[in-house]
Amino acid sequence: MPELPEVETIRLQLAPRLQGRRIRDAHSHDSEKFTPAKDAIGTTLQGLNRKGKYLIAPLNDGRELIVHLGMTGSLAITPEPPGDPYIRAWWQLDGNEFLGYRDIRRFGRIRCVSAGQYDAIPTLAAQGPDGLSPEFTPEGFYLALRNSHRRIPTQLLSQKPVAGVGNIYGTEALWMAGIHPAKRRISRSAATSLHAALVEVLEAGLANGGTTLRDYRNADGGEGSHQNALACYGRSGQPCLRCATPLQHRTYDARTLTFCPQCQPR
DNA sequence: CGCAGCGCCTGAAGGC
DNA sequence: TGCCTTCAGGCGCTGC
Repeated sequence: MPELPEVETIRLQLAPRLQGRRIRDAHSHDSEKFTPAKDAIGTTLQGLNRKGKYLIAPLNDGRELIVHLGMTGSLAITPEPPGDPYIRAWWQLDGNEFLGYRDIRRFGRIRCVSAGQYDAIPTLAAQGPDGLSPEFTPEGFYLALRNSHRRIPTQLLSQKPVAGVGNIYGTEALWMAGIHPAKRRISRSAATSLHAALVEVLEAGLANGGTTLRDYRNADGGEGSHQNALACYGRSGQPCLRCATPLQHRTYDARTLTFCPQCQPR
């Protein structure tokens, strides 16, 4: 599922190819999640930015085209109109190329809004600093975590203490920092460790081109390789790579969390 | 206002 | 073999 490293991989691939391109036409699935793709017809793409898991393309009329890939979304440029049954939207660009949005489970969404007006996208409006930005600091992270009494993984998934982290990279970072997923409050030093672990795992995921477990593909249709580097996520029952204790998994707040009962004490 | 709970979606995998 | 159930999970929405 596209988290920060996957979305950034796609952004890096698409940004130079979309810069300055005019959107001549667009089509979309009937769902209101995707029909706003057509609101961008006639505009020119002025770049491709990212905030957390959101891709944000500034348009030449003062608006922004915003794409969230959800669980199974992907983007690709093709020389023909994409015909895949899971294409939920596509844009015809000048030069007769097509930007296709494919999303099997339709958990993603597309919006076209005035630049910076994110009231219709509450998670984007309320999200914290991007995990790979200079604004993501240990002290700010610690203070943000102190604002809530929810479990630490749940706070991470809320995108408020940090933007761009999902269950895969969150699980990895908690393992790296030795923090049990049931914890609700952690010390300043533990928050500092978790901050460093998050930055490390997000950078590693990006360097590996993302994590492909099943559906994730980059803009060239290629797979990432970070699934081969996962130490904790998806390894329940297998030995901890630090202490050889079998990893366990439990459901917290409707999310499956894998952890090492030895390295991540309650 | 914070947050718990549910719904959205589909394909894979496991049970019978 | 084939049907049914369960699971995966980011995020929006509702209601307490």
